[in-house]
Amino acid sequence: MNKIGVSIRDVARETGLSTATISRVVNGGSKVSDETRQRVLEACARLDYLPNPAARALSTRRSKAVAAIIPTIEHSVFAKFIAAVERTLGERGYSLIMAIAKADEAEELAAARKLLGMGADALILSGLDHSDLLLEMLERRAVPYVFTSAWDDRSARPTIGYDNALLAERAMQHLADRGHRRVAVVHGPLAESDRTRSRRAGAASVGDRFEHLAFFEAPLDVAGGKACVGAALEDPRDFTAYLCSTDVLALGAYFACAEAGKRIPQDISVMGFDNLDWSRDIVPPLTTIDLPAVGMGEMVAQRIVAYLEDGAPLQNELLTAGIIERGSVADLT
Amino acid sequence: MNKIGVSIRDVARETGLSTATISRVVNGGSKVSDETRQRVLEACARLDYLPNPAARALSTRRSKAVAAIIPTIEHSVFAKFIAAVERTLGERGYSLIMAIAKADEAEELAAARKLLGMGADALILSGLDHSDLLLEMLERRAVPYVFTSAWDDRSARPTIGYDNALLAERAMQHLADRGHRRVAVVHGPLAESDRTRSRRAGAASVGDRFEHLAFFEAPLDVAGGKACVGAALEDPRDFTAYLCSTDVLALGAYFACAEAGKRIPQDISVMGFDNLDWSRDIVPPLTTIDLPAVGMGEMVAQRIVAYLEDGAPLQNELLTAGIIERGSVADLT
DNA sequence: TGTTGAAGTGTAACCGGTTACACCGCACCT
DNA sequence: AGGTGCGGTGTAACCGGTTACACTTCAACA
Repeated sequence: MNKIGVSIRDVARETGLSTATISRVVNGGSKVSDETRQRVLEACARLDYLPNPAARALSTRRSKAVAAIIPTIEHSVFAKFIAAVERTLGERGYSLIMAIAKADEAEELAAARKLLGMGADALILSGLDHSDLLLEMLERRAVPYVFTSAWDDRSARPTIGYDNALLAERAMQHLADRGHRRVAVVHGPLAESDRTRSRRAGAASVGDRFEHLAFFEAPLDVAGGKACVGAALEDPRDFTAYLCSTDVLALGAYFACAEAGKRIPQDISVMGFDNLDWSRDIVPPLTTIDLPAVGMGEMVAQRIVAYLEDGAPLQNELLTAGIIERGSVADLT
Repeated sequence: MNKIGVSIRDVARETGLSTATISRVVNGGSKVSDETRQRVLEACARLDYLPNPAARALSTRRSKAVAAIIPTIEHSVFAKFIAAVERTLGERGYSLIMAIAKADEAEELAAARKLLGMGADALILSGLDHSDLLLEMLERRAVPYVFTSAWDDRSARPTIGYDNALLAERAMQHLADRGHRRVAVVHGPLAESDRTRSRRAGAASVGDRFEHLAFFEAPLDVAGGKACVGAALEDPRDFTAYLCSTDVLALGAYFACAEAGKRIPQDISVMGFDNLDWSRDIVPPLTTIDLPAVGMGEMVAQRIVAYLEDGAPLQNELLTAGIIERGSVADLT
């Protein structure tokens, strides 16, 4: 890797010191006289010495790399999350190794093996549902890990995220409070994500406040949301509001309404989930749930580093999220 | 890293063979009898042996990790690109280490040092403009690298991308051909990106076909595009079309038009650049340029692996992109 | 003066793979 | 019988750091 081949022994030779001393200086170690330290640092700079990470990892049994497996980075919530993780790790001298694995458990397991095989010190996983083989492997190898983007108070495994069910329930209450009695919930593929299932369950839990409560499953992209809502607009139940489990689906809903000539919120109310950048710029501005993607990324990275460096135990952390009221939900009361 | 401490010597002991033989089996090496191979593979599975990557990297001087420095992953072109890189590398047994660095050259240099200090075998950079210190360091260490998302036939450095200037020029010709004579170009911060500068230059090169050709610089997000176009709609030059150097800006333009009560394309034409997912779903569908983000990611990864494995030289590669005509540009002729 | 201890430095084993080279047995040839 | 070649395997050096431990010096103190 260090193609120019400047090794610690070269620095030692250059300064007339031993490799032990160079190592101590480079690692900010103790017990080196200021004068020696100066001499070493100068030599390092002169030779452009960069310690060989493999050698270091081999003897310390630490790679200073953290791995994350996420379902996609093409939705900006995930992108924001992963960007925050990367930045926070970077500030602390760690790197991020990333793998993208769809919800398929086998694929996730393979990704985890690959990342561990790259030397990752810890693993960040999305959601709560993972193959037993994976979890068992992590325990056996004593690899620290956290689940993210979700929350479960019964979980014995370290989880940092938000309560999807509760938030979906709150969103439904928000609609009910404003007089909506016929509501459709549009969500992504249930089979692919425990977070989607939580959101749906949370929404269903307050079903008794509604005359009609329908659930529609759509591909998790703008086209999916558009097609789904476009069809639902014809539904005889005549929904007054659409709760989209993702802002991306809500964007599709806007487009469906535009094509059908329905005005938001006068004719149809739409509510999102994520608070993506454009949600306050769209016309009308989207009422949505402000998921703490960035804060979650920072916290995940920070906690993992704290564990790795100081052994601070990884614990469950519940992040809160609020409804951002904007103009896309009509008050029918 | 391998916390359970199953090393190659354990497998050797278990099978009664030497570490050399184990290594040969694990690396699909030659010269091992089928019977021995079976025995070793079984033992590996039984012990759940995972080779220590640091040790392997130390002796082979290869980490099988490729690093990428990108300005953001929060725009889906980059996200798509990086996802394609990750997938393609993964298929070939390589991992992706990622750093996000804004256009700041110092930040990019620091990121590169960090990634190389993590043992990256190669480096993927965005755009053509990079600090001399960085390039010098790469040459000195003989680190293979490629520039992406741009193209320059005069460049002696391996570049895989598309010709931003030419594409912008084509877009302008497209507008001119449809009778637009008063056009505004909305682009991101010039200081931050050579690609933005290329696009602007390309658009400017056909300025003589227009009565008015104005350039506006906006923050590279939906809010930026919306504010910028919102203001430009008041401009006395009365532009008939807006060329946005990014679909994200075009989305902002749509919202600005919606607020101002201007219809697209009847009152105002809008053209984008990227072909993001939603651009065919938006109402009206967006005429844009189909940037080959995924193809570029695949090619970059593939070429880098080919270089690393077989020494196939990294060369310039020009990718083509076409205009996708949809409904957002009026024909005034 | 001898003892103690702290500061500063060096020696060398070790981390866990890879691989050049040596070696063995055996079939095949002359 | 002796030589040649090859398939299959083992030995051990090596990759480039880290760090326990040993050692030297010198100041402080009894």
